[in-house]
Amino acid sequence: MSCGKRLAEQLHERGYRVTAQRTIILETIAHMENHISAQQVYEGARERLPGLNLATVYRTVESLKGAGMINMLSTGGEPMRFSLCDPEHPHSHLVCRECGSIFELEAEEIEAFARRVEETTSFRIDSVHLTLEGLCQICKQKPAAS
Amino acid sequence: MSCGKRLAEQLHERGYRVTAQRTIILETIAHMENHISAQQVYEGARERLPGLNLATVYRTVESLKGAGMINMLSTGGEPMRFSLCDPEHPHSHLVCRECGSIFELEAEEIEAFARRVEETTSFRIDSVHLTLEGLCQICKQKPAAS
DNA sequence: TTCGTAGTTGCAAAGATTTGCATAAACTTA
DNA sequence: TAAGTTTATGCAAATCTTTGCAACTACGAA
Repeated sequence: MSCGKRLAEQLHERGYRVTAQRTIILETIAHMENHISAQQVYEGARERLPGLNLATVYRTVESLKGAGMINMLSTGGEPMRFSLCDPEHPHSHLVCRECGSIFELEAEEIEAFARRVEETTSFRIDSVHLTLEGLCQICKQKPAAS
Repeated sequence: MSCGKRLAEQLHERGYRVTAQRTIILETIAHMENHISAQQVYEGARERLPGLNLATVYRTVESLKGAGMINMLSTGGEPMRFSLCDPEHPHSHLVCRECGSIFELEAEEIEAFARRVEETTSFRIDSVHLTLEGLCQICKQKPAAS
């Protein structure tokens, strides 16, 4: 089955309507190596769906996040960026505030943490948004910039 | 020593310049019970400093975050909100996506997690931004809305 | 296959946040 | 305390994101 079709099926299973816009936006995000901004999604997806509107991109990524199909990443100051969730390989982000590089972090321990929080608070946790900021191995060896 | 003076001193110790804007913005955030939006900070602080500009509020909270003096909280869709860091009592947030209520979460375990990440990745972690979303005890008992 | 309902989209406008630049203020040093 | 350097501020404009509303479309039921 094609990548787009499988994604559309997942969307449907989770109770979301499958539209051309959603399918194409999802494929656009899926085919990107790195995290991609709303503007980039818009430009990429519009090549295949010229009438697409930027507001639709924003509403769609919000839905896709609700469906647990994409990750959102916000690094200080810069616009939000998105990437496809890989259910086999959940992760959180490690952002270097000096050089901006992004590392991914396995989330098993965060999952375990979330389950523990559920027990102590009676919350039902749906999504864990974790971003760690700091200095990467290279930048932390340089003298402080300021 | 007054609250504002103590905060200004902390700011100075961390290498940031102490200006009237920063002091008043910091006090405005400190005197709020709950998390407060940029607009609210602006309105509150402007009563004491009429010439204050909204852009300054945004730049200031960015600096204050860099200084580790405030927490930022983003709940899906809504504008960013801020609160004073309490070093005796670090915390992360638990947001109910149904009723919007916010709970605070002790962060000892997150701290421990961050230290472990430092060991495995050679990163130096400065800030941990964690927001957990889900359903609170009350909302999870209601039937699904959609 | 057709119909009805509820969820989606496009558009335009509003709201939130960031940025460039000239001016002003804070802090260091003498 | 005055001068010089560096950083912060205000303003206006740009950018990013959300929202209201009318038209449209997906999809379950008939």
